[in-house]
Amino acid sequence: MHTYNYPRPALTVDCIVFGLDAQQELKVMLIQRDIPPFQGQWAIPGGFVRIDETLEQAALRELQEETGIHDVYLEQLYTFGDLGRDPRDRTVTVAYYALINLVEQKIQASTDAREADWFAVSKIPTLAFDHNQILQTAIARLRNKIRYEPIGFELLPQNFTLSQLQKLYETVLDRALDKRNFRKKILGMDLLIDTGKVEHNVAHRAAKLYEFDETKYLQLKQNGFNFEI
Amino acid sequence: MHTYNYPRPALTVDCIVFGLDAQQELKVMLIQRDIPPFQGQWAIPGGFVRIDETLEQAALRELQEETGIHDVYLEQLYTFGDLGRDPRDRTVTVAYYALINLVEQKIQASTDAREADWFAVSKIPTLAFDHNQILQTAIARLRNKIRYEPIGFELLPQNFTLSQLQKLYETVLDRALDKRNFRKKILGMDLLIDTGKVEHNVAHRAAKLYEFDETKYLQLKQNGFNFEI
DNA sequence: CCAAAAGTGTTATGGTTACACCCATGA
DNA sequence: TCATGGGTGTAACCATAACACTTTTGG
Repeated sequence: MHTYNYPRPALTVDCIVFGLDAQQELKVMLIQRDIPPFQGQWAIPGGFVRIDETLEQAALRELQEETGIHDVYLEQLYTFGDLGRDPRDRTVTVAYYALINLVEQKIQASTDAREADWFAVSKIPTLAFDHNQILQTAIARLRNKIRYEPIGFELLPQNFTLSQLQKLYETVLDRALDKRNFRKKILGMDLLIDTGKVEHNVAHRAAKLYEFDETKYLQLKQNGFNFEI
Repeated sequence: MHTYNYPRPALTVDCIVFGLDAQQELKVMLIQRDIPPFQGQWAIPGGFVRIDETLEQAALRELQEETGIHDVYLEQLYTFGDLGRDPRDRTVTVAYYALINLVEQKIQASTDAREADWFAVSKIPTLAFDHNQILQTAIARLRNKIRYEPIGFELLPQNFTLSQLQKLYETVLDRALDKRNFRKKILGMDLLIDTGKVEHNVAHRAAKLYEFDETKYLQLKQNGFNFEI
């Protein structure tokens, strides 16, 4: 075992990108493959890990190259290594997921001569490789994690209303939440900064705009505080 | 990108094995390296992934070869791929963790001419590679997961007393639990089968022996039940 | 003035916490 | 008979859940 001359599996990263559109619908970015295998089918963006970059660097690079996305929340999801998942070769992929807000990030929907588009998570087509399985794993993780880590804010613009936040939770958790209880709970954590600003040009009472206080959250977390919806 | 002739990182699996000893102390199995690098230092068991086996198969095979352990609870932990983690070569490792019960599993403490031994999680030496980091990640995962999934039972023999179970939770969570409240909660879930048997040869009132009802748990789980301590 | 969403408190309920004594067994 | 851990119930407290009307704004 001192030397290692056995054939090595290929190693890739794939990155599920979640975003919220203007209607507060949860979407995933997919790209259309322009080469075999699975030519013409939709797939999660990703690519091979280079010998001189970490896994996270590889995921960020692929994201930048294929979609123009940068500065995102990124977290490792799971590593998929079943034998038949890539018909060309034995390929192991380390999957990540990213959360972005579609309002502030300008997405180059189509870079690199590839077609890229956003799909509602409820309307995902059949994807290349085992990407449907990877996506389902990512959705399950997001649903679970958003309940006890304040990652939902990554999907919203820096300033947001309480209704936007509640709608986001309702979308991801797929159930209705009581407005008064939701506000009581989230404001009770004392982690939202009232910016003093309000919405504009809405045909109803203008909502206050809040900002998530990440610094305070990190402090509280160290003292054993648990964020939980 | 159709062909892929770039150099590939080496791919390994490492497997943290947790066990409870007779004194209900949480231990980890480590092996002593007999070859460089890190010769003589302790390390987590693991090895290279073969081209024709899945990641999980590789983890189970290494476990069997290096420690004789089989039939265990095994779960993927995280994939570590930093650049300097293996001085020989660029190596990415998919880490798993296993839970076994030391009473029923006969461990070949030393197979394959290697030294293997159990270490209390509070007394881990400096390990080879980035294995201290991997182990800390595993401990954090175990601590977290044991609270909302009934994985603790994997560390106990099939028949166990409520005190054993409570001690296990106290060990892993590193805090004292109230005896009456613990029993109320765990028995209230109605997931423990009273075997009708009791301890023997103890110098105090003999405790009842229980068994975890996994079938029932899986049913309840499908209906939205959440195990939680 | 109408439509639409923002904003706001109280009560009932259920789960969690705190707490102390008697019981069975082997030595 | 003593030492050791097994086994048991109740009351206070706190968090969650249910629920409806007034306010503000643009059209």
